[in-house]
Amino acid sequence: MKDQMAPVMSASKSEILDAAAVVFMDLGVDVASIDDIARHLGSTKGRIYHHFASKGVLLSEVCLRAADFTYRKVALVIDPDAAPDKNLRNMILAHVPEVLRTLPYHKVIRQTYPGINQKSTTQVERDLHQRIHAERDRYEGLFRAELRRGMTDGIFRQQNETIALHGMLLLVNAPVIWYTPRADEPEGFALEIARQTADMAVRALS
Amino acid sequence: MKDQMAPVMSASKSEILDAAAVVFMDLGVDVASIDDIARHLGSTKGRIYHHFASKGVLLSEVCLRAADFTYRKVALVIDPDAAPDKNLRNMILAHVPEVLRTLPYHKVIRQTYPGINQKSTTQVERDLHQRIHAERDRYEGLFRAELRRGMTDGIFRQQNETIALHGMLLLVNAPVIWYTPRADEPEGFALEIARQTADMAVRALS
DNA sequence: GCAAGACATACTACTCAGTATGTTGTCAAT
DNA sequence: ATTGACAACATACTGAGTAGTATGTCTTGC
Repeated sequence: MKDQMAPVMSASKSEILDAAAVVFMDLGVDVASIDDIARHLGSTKGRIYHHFASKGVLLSEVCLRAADFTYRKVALVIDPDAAPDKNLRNMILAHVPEVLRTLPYHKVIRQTYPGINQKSTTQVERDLHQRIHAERDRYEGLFRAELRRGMTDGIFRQQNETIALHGMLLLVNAPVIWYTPRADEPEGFALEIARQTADMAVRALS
Repeated sequence: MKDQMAPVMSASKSEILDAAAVVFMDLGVDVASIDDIARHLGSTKGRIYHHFASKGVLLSEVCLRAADFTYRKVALVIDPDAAPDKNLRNMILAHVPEVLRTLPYHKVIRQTYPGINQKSTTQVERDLHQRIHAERDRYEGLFRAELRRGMTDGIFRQQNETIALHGMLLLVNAPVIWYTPRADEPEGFALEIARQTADMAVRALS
């Protein structure tokens, strides 16, 4: 992934992506304008267009960055020798806190999951959409693999894989919908969300 | 609900709502234009504006109709004397086929669940947004009530209600994301989706 | 014959993505 | 010390798309 992008992302580009994620989260990816994002940054859209060829490219880069956040965390905790339910639980315990930590990005992912809607696209954008799709398949593949192993081992019940996988993934990503960080939030609430979500996911499959 | 709306919706208005749901599903609620919907109908936007004061009103009416579809089906199957897990299962068995039958509407619901994004709104639109929110709370309340009864009765495990409820609801609505009707789809697939989803949901809570 | 509803057509004003041009600061070469 | 190139912005501009409105036409019902 890193070898496919510029070796080091500039601080300005990173700042723009963060601002874009927040504004896309607040206004919606289609309603938010480049000017809205520039205002959030306290700059003008000339700055944004210097780093990103189009709004569609900017949105795609936000999505790719979001995918990278969770992939990096989850891939690290998978142990091929561990039982599928244990792996799955650990994956979710890694996934959920990272999602909560980078919530704007994942709210953008949620909006664009069915696809990025544009009435016309450039080849660059189409290529980026394919990369996003590939990243998503790769990430979902981590969960699918554990689900399959679990069904083969008898740890998870035998059932339709598509229904089971997507049901479980939507459950796991539910906090993207309802969670909003609060100043008065109890200590360890993020961990409680992760634990309970992992617990529910494993039970749903068992 | 019905007493709050015109007693009988005209056939033309109903046709417009159906077309709007499909076009909103395909293009996204913000990318789709009133002209897009008119084209889908084989008419012009004059027709649409005759029945709906604005695009925002049209979108809101699509959402309200969607909410009505599932509420009507699910409210009918709730038995106050039944065990919470049985009720929940029956609710999901009623909910899922209706969602699949009216899929465009629910894809629109999914897009607008965090809120309908408009840079400016009329009072009529704000009032409609409040109705939508109230309808959603009322519907979710049906599920919340069974979850609470189940946790009180010990049928469902004691856990954070918000995490449990939203996780379960997202799992139940997962088919909105991945399901697409296919001509070669096996007989009874919709029922299989409903059964497996109900099963997973009850297990997730137990 | 007239009123009203249900459309179609023509028009307006605004927003927006993207582009062209200008400015400034930094850095390297001389 | 100077100069030129270039990156990183800001500003001004353009063209297209869009929501919504005004007006016209046709049909229907009384």
